[in-house]
Order: sequence, then C-alpha cells, then structure tokens
Amino acid sequence: MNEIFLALSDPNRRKILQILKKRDMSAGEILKYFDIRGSSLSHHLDVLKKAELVTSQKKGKYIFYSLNASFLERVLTKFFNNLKK
Amino acid sequence: MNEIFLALSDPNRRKILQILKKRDMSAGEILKYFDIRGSSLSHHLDVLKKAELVTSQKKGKYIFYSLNASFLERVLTKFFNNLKK
DNA sequence: TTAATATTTAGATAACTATCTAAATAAAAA
DNA sequence: TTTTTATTTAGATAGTTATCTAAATATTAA
Repeated sequence: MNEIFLALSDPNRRKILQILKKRDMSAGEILKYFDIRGSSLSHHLDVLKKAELVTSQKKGKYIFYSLNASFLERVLTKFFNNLKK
Repeated sequence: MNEIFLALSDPNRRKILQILKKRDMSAGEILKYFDIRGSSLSHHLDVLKKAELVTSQKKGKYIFYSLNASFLERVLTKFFNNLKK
C-alpha cells in the first residue's frame, strides 16, 4: 500500500499513467511527453512497476509499458472503503 | 491534486485518516495512537488540513480534527475516472 | 495572577528522492 | 563485426521532508 501511494505522489508518474491510458507505449515514446532525461524516466517507470501500477514487456529493442488500471481501481476502492465508518 | 497525493504518501498520515473515521478527535487523543512527538503530529495534521483531507475546529484548549471523507471520495473517484480510456 | 495543559511554530538534522551525467547492456542496422 | 538505437544502472548532487528539541501561544485550573 505504501509503495503505491509513494508512486502516486509524483506528478510525472501520475502523468505517465495518464499517457498510458490510451495505449501501451515504449519508454522512448513516453519520453517525448517529458522534458527529463531517459534515465530519470526509467527511474519513474521502475517505481511504477514495483508498485504494480504498470507492467512491461520487452519486444526487440523496445520495452513496452502498460497501465495496470484494474489493480489501481482495486487499491483505491479498498483504501476508500476502509475509511468509511 | 498534488497536495492530496503528497498528503496520502505518508503512512502516519493515512493512519490519522483511519483513526478519524470513527469520530472526531483532538490532537492529543490522536497522539496516543502514535510514537512520535506532538510537534511531528502537528506537522502531519497541517499537511492533511492544507490538502483539505481533514478540517479542524477549536473548542476551548482543544483542537478537534475531522475526516473530510466526502472530499477524498470525490478526488479519488475523479482521479480514477480520468484514467479510463 | 501563576501554574498547568494543549497545541503549534521555529530551527536543526538525517534520510529520502528526483534529477543529472556517464557508463553498461542489449538488440538491430550497416 | 562495428555502429547505432533503446533502455537501464551507477554514482553524485540538490531539494524535500519527517522527525526532533526548544520555545511560543492560548486556554483552563489553582
């Protein structure tokens, strides 16, 4: 749970999730939306992956990232339901 | 939006929200659930207040804190809905 | 009015993290 | 094979933050 909220606490990482909502993308494609170095993006993708908010799949020299929306929904729903009286 | 996720990214702050779900409590009452100094708790309460996740009301020498669950639900729902294709 | 209680504010410090550059790895193209 | 492209890893640095102690503020009790 902590890993997930830590992952969501960075604006760039939330933006990555938004970008991936339409379709899977390689790290290089995602990078076009940002003004940071590839290594910084790689770090963010790693945080998201460890939090299970994205998955990745290698295809040739590209690595494609996908949003794990179902997991995110489950987590947020559970978190909120636990806050009900 | 950023303030909210930053507020939620700390385990002690999420615990405060859990504690407040049953009933409003003064800072001193909340403090009993933690092994940190009052000044540290005060900092966390301030972060939560600025994120609008809690509200506070002074009563005599006590300050009572309340969970703003409706706001949190709206925010999380909106965030998740924006991640749908 | 003085003392005690409740909470916050100020200032310091240690730990954490987002970013960078440079180097490493891996696959594809020449 | 050598070079180029895609991505990650390693190591450094600057900025942020969670915590602490000490002091300030405000209210109630003696």
